[in-house]
Amino acid sequence: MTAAPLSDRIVRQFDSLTPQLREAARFVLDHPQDVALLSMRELARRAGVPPVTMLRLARQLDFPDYAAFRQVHAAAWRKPSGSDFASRAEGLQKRGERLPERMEQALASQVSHLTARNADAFTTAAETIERARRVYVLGFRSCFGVAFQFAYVYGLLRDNGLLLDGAGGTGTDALRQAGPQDALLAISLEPYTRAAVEQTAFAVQRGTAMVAITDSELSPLARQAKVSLIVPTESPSFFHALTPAFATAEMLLGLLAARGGAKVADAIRNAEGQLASFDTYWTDRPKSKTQVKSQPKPGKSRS
Amino acid sequence: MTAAPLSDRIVRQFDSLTPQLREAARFVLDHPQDVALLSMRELARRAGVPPVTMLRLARQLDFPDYAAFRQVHAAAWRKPSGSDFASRAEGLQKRGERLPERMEQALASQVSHLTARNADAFTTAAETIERARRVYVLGFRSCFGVAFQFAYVYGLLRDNGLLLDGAGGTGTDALRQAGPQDALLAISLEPYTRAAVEQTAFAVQRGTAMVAITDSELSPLARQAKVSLIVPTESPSFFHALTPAFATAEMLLGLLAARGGAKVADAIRNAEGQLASFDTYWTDRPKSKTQVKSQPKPGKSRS
DNA sequence: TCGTCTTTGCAACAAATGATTCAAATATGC
DNA sequence: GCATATTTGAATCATTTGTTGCAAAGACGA
Repeated sequence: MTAAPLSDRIVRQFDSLTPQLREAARFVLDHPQDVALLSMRELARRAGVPPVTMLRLARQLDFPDYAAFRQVHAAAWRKPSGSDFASRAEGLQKRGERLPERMEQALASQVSHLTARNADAFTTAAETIERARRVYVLGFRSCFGVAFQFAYVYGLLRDNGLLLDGAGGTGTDALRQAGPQDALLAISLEPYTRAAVEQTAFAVQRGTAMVAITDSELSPLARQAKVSLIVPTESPSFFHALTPAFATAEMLLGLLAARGGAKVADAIRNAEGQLASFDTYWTDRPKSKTQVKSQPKPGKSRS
Repeated sequence: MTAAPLSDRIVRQFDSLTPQLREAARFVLDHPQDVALLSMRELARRAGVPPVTMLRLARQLDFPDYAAFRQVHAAAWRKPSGSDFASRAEGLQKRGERLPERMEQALASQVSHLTARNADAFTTAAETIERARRVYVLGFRSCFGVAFQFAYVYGLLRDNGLLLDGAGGTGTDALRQAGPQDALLAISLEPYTRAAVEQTAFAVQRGTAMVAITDSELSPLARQAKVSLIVPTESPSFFHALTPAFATAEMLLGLLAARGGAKVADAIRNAEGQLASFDTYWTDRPKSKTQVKSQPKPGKSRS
C-alpha cells in the first residue's frame, strides 16, 4: 500500500543488479524518504555513487524517468499523513485494529517529552556515572532488557560496568562490594520488584550514588536516588510501555559517549577491532575484494 | 523544532502579511508536505500565485533561502538521518551539549514512522506467531535486550515462547528442534552477528517461519524472513539507535495481546496472581493489612 | 593472450529551478 | 487629486537539475 510494492520490486530484482546498482538500491531501500526529498545528485552523493547510477537504477526498475521513480517514493509518504486523520478515528474499537498505529503515536509522544520532564537530570546522571569507580546496573523482570542494553553498550565505552544479572542466582552478590565511590544505575517501574527495592536500598545505605530510571518521583527508587529519570509507562495496550525507559537509557548512553570525547572514541574503535578479529560479524561481500571499501560508515559504531 | 513552531510562526505573522502573501501562506499551511516535495514553481502554480510570492513568503518568515524554508518542512516528517548530517558535524564537537534533546527528537520521529514503513507487516507477523506451535526468540549482543523483552512479555501471554539466550553456551541448541510448525522471531541489525545469520538460516531451511526485526530489506535476515519489520537505526549519537527496534517489539506484543482477546486476559491475570503469591513485588503498605488490596491496578498488567 | 562485451564514471548538454531586477499596478497619506 | 510608498508580476540571470554520449576499466570466453 505504501512503499511496499516498490521495495518488493527492488528486492526481487536485487540479485540481478550490477554491484554498483546494488549499492544505490541498498541506500534507496534504507532511505526511501530521501528519494522523495532530495535531488538526485544529492541522493547519489549520500549514497556514495555517481549521479548517473541513480538514474540507471530507476530505469532498471522500469521507470521511464527519474521523476517517476521519485514520485512513487513521494506518494508513499504523502498518503499516511493525509488520510490518517480520517481513517484513524474509525476502527479504534475493533480488537487491536490499528493498535500499532495508536501505540506508535503514544510512544513517539512519550519519547518526545523525556528531556522536558527531566531537564538537567541527564547531565547529573552522566556526571554521577563518570565519577564512579564502578558502575553497577540493576533491573529485574520487565526492566532487565533495559538494564542489559545499558550494560552492553556501556561495556563498549568503559570497562568498569557490571550488570547484576542473576545467572546462577549469584548475580546481585556483587553489590556487597558497592561503596561510596561507586554508582548504581537502577531501573524499576511499577510494580516494583521487591528485590530491586531492597537491593538498591542496601547499596544506598552503603553510600553508593544511585541513578534511577523509574516512573514516579514517589517510587521507592526515586526517593533514595541521587538523580531520577522519570519515564511514563501508559500505553494503549495491555502492558506498560517500556520504550520510554529504553529510550532514556539510550539517550543517557549517547550523552556519556559524547562527553567522553576522544578517549571514548578510542575505546569504541578498540572494541570494534576486537570483535572484527573474532569474526563476530557476518559480511555480505566476497572476502577476496578490498575489504577497506566495504566498511561504509567509518565513524558510526555498533551499539 | 519540527513543524509546529513554524506553523505557529506563520499563524502569528499571518495578519501582518499582504493579501497575496496570505494566499500563499494559507496554501502552505494546508499542504505542508507539498512544500517539501514540490518545486517552488510547482507549489506556486498549485497555490495559484506567481513563484516569486513563495520566495517572498519564505523571506518574510526570516528564512534566508527558499531552500531553508523547504528544509524545515522536510525535516518535519522525515527521519532524522538526513537533516542531522548538518547538525551532527557541529554537534559532536560540543561534546554532548544538548545531545539528549537531539536524540529524543530523532527517536520520537523514528518511532512515529514505524507503521508507515511496515504497513501490513505487523498483522502478518502477529498471524505468523499466533499460528506457531513454538515461538523461538533470537537476538544477540546489542539486540539481546530487545529479544529478552519480547520473550519476557510474551511469556505472560502464552507459554510456548522460548528465548534463545546463551547461558552456558547451550542457548541456541533448542533451535535444532524447530520445524515447519514453529515460528522464529529474530532481531538483528547491522553489523549482523554471524551467529544470528547462520542460525536463522538453519531454522528457515527446516521450514520454520521467520519474523525478522531488522534494518533493511536487504539484510541477510530480511531476505529469508516470511515477514520483516524494518526499523531505522540512525542516531545523532555514536551508537546505532535501538529504541525503534524496541518499540517495534513492544508494538507487536501489544497487537498479539489485543488479538488474543479474553483468553490472553486470563493468562495475564493468571501470571499476575502467581507473581503476587510469590511476593515478587514490593508494596507500600504495611504487611499486616489485607494483602489483596495491594494489587493496585487490576486491569493493567506488568510488561 | 587476445578480442568482445559489460560495467562504470566523467564531461557536456538542455531544461528547469531559485533568485534578481525593474516596471506596472495598487494603495496610502497629505 | 496628486505624490509617495507599497505591492505585484513579468522578464531575466546564474545555478542546479536530470539526462545523454562516450571513453576508460573491468569481466569473460576462446
